[in-house]
Amino acid sequence: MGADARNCYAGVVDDPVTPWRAALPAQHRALRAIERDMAAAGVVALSWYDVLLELDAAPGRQLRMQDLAARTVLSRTRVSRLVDDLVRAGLVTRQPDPDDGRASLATLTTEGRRARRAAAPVYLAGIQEHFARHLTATERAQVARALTKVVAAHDATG
Amino acid sequence: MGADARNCYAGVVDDPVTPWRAALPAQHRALRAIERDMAAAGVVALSWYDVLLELDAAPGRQLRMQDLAARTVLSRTRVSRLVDDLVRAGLVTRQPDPDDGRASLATLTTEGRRARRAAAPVYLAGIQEHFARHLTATERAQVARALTKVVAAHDATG
DNA sequence: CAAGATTGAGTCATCAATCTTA
DNA sequence: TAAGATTGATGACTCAATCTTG
Repeated sequence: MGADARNCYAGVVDDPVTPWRAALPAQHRALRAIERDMAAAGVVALSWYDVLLELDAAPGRQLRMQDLAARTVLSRTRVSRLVDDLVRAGLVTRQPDPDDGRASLATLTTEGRRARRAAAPVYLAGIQEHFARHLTATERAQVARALTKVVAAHDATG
Repeated sequence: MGADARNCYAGVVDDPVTPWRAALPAQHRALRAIERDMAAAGVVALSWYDVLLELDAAPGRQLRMQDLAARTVLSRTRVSRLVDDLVRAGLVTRQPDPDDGRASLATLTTEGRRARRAAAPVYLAGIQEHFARHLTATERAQVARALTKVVAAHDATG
């Protein structure tokens, strides 16, 4: 773990690059492993799960496309296409927003809830196995606190 | 920040899901912002930068495709295609490995080094602006330590 | 046969342009 | 005119299959 050209701050007391360059592979590898587990278990894909999860947590189990995008790591465009797929699979319905004719609402169906519940144990086990298990409770809390601040800062600036 | 259906562990003392679900948007948004900055500054894209960075840090400024993939968040397939592009741009050359006829080596060119150096300030400023700035020195060290452990665990298990 | 790398085909994700309504 | 959403075109990424060498 010696200093090398990959990081000109290596060994310096305060280093802005190392946490960033640790986060990249940590998240990427855990993500891929969780996705593999979910596919192997025959449950919905992670991107579907994220959408179903946010809808299940929303009031009336429905959200506008834009709000769905804001709550996930998906673009508005991607959400639009993902909801198409979910509607085709019967997990979600799409209705116009009665309060704003421009907006459209995605609503979770009973089958959508069932699909989310079926996937939940695989999802939680994947997070445990490929991410949380490798950290102490203190470290998990530290990571949660720090990265929540980063997200909050991005939300604030737009 | 109250408990809701999105996280059945919310409020519980030790929560494996919250740090994971904070890491996803934190990294995604910072990544996109850094990529935008690099594009706006007219320097190489982030994926190119990562490859150039690892080559510059390697002995002889060259690496086999597989080793390049292991040091980045890119698949072997993606590295193969990315190196094609870099060769076409004159930033890298590709030679067969003299020690193993199956392997091929990517080597950084002088122009490749120059491109990396030109991009470095934008890259570092982006990490600072969109990620590190929002954390204290202590938090940065905590994140680095924790996520490095996750990566090490993945390396160990294969 | 196993390992390293590349190619073909398909999916995922984004930008710019468009359509509709406020 | 601006906001919400969708569509078309394009590039990024991955899996499976293939080629080559150990």
